[in-house]
Amino acid sequence: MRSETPASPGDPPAETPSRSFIETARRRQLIDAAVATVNEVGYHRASLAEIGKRAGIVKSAIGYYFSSKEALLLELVQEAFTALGESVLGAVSGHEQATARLRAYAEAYLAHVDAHRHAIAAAVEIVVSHRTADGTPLYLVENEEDTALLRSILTAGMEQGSFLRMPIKVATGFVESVLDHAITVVQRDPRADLGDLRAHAVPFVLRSLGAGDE
Amino acid sequence: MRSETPASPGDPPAETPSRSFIETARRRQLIDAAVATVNEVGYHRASLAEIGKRAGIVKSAIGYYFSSKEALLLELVQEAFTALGESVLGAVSGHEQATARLRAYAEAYLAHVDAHRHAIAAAVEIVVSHRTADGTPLYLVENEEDTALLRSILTAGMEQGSFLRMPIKVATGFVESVLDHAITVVQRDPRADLGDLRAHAVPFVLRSLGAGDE
DNA sequence: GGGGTTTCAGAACGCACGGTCTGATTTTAG
DNA sequence: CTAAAATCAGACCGTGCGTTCTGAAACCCC
Repeated sequence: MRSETPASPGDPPAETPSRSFIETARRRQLIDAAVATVNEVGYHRASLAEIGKRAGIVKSAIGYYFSSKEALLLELVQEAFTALGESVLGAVSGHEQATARLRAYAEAYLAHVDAHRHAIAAAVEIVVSHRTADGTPLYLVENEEDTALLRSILTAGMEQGSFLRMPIKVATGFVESVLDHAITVVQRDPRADLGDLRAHAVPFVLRSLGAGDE
Repeated sequence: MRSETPASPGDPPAETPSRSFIETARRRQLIDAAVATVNEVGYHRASLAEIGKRAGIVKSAIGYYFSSKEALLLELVQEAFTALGESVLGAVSGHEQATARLRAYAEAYLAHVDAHRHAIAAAVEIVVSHRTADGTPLYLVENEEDTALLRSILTAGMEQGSFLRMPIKVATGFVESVLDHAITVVQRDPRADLGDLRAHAVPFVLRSLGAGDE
């Protein structure tokens, strides 16, 4: 029984040819099933049995690939947010000017949410609902670092006069709130059209920061 | 054993003099205890036993005043949002011009969240986490009507040229997102200072809507 | 002060869930 | 082909919860 910790740096695939294959396939399958389950019945009804049903696996077999339900859900969350972060980072890195970087950030963020709405919605549902053993919610623990990029963009923009000066924490929170609204929309209706929202979000936040509209 | 459905239209108070008193006191006590419990341990750890402990009541006695746990939590939610709605409505009704009305709306909203942060945070936690028997979350069901006032302000402002034209749904969602950010802040830290946020929120949304800053 | 009602506390029940155990079946390797 | 390992499925167990049951105080009106 092996689980977790997919691979150490030097990992000869020779001695684990197909088992490693089936294991990664099962993990992928289970994470996808968990996404579907959480989106359909919500976090606190997403039991292992329900997740397994959608993956065509009995719940006891899940323990073979994930050490616990929490490990499965947390991997789902990490995967979804990592992908979002990479999308945004890639889009931003092509620009120098603060306004352009913010525009790229927002557009990439919304595009990613639009394209990966199921994974994002499930991850947010989990982050909001899940509690560790001592009762602390996830969205309270993880908050630094995630906003680092946005914070640096806004700080730079304020220093070079592109944006109005205001407390960085406030500005970051406001911009994030507007962008996160897209997530709320797809949570409410998984088939919602984000076209209008995506078209107006960037001008909206640029105006709010005191930058030129276009 | 009576619970729920406070009163039919013609309900002589003569035959329920002191029992009604103790009953309302207990209900108040239990709702307050539920707020504290949800804020301290989160929704899904807020058991009836835990709520009762904070109210000095055994869980079995709770059923005497609330027909179910769900009824208790839903009354908490309704009470908190009704109070918020009344605060905002009272503040807005004193103004005619759209910009002034929006400013009053936002300031009253944030002031109420600041002053009643515990009740608001608990209500939001419940709305986000609670699922009915068929699995539908609360924040999906209740969405009309709550935004009616804000929508009417924004619509009027756009028609009379105070705000830039954009889809009303998008504009409402954005403004709400910025205001709701205050709730997220107090959820993360119940003792957070909302001063900076309150000071910048109104100019922020007014700029974003294309209205003059001051 | 006694009968009925209201109020409450503790015990007990039923249920759902996560996790584990026990075999059976399949896959892999020599 | 066969033995060992991997994989899987159903049954089982412990826990925590909401709810209900049982009975005992407290209170009220006469």
